[in-house]
Amino acid sequence: MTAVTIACCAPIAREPLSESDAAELAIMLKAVADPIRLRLLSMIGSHAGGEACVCDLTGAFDLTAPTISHHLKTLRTAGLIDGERRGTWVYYRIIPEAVNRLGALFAPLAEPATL
Amino acid sequence: MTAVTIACCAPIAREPLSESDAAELAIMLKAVADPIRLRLLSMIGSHAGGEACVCDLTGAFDLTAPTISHHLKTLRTAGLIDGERRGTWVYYRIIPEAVNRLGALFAPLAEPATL
DNA sequence: GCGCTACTTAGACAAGCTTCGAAACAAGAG
DNA sequence: CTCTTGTTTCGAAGCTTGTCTAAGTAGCGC
Repeated sequence: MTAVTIACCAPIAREPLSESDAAELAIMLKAVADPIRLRLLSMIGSHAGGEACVCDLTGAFDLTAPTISHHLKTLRTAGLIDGERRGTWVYYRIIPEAVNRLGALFAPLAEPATL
Repeated sequence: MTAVTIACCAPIAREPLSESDAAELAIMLKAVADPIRLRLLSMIGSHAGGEACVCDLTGAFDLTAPTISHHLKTLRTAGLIDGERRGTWVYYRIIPEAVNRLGALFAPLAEPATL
């Protein structure tokens, strides 16, 4: 992603998305379009050191460990988080570029001083 | 939403999302987590005047009118777009606050000098 | 009124997603 | 090696979603 965000509007409101871009972005959006995964992402991102081990995550939900693992895999497959094993535990961290890309899609929509 | 975005990180990476916030945001995200709806949103937002009539939208897809209408309703129900009938045609426009909210969730993620 | 066009709603079906339990797998401690 | 902790994979039940056809509503022109 070397695209520079110019000024006016969110990319989504500047020109029509191509079919392939839309498909690619939808995959990422689908990954975060779930309350559990949204909270998982938030917990990982806000955890001390920017990373969290699965054991920290599992306790916050009324879900079984395999289910949490499945959601984490969904986020990982979408390229939003990355996992690393250190000893017994697996630590996950956010991939900022991916999250930024989603933000950039919608974010710089209007309402600077000039509007 | 009177929350002021402070500085450091995206909201999602600053503190864990509450269960209710996550549920609410997931509804909006689900609405955009679809290639068709993403393109519809983009086409509406980038159309001249900031609004597009359904007749402009339908032709761009290999889908029947009811299906397009269904997707538009999903976006409208999620609070992302608003529709208005003028004569024979129905015009849709983006609701900037809603789109901005999604952007603010992810956008200001780190990578300033101090991190 | 009548027909025509633009759009929405209703109902039905296939496909996919979420969740679970059980079992298999990996890494470290004794 | 065996035990424990933690993670992943597999298979199945239940629910949600995307799409269609058919029918309904709203405005325009004859």
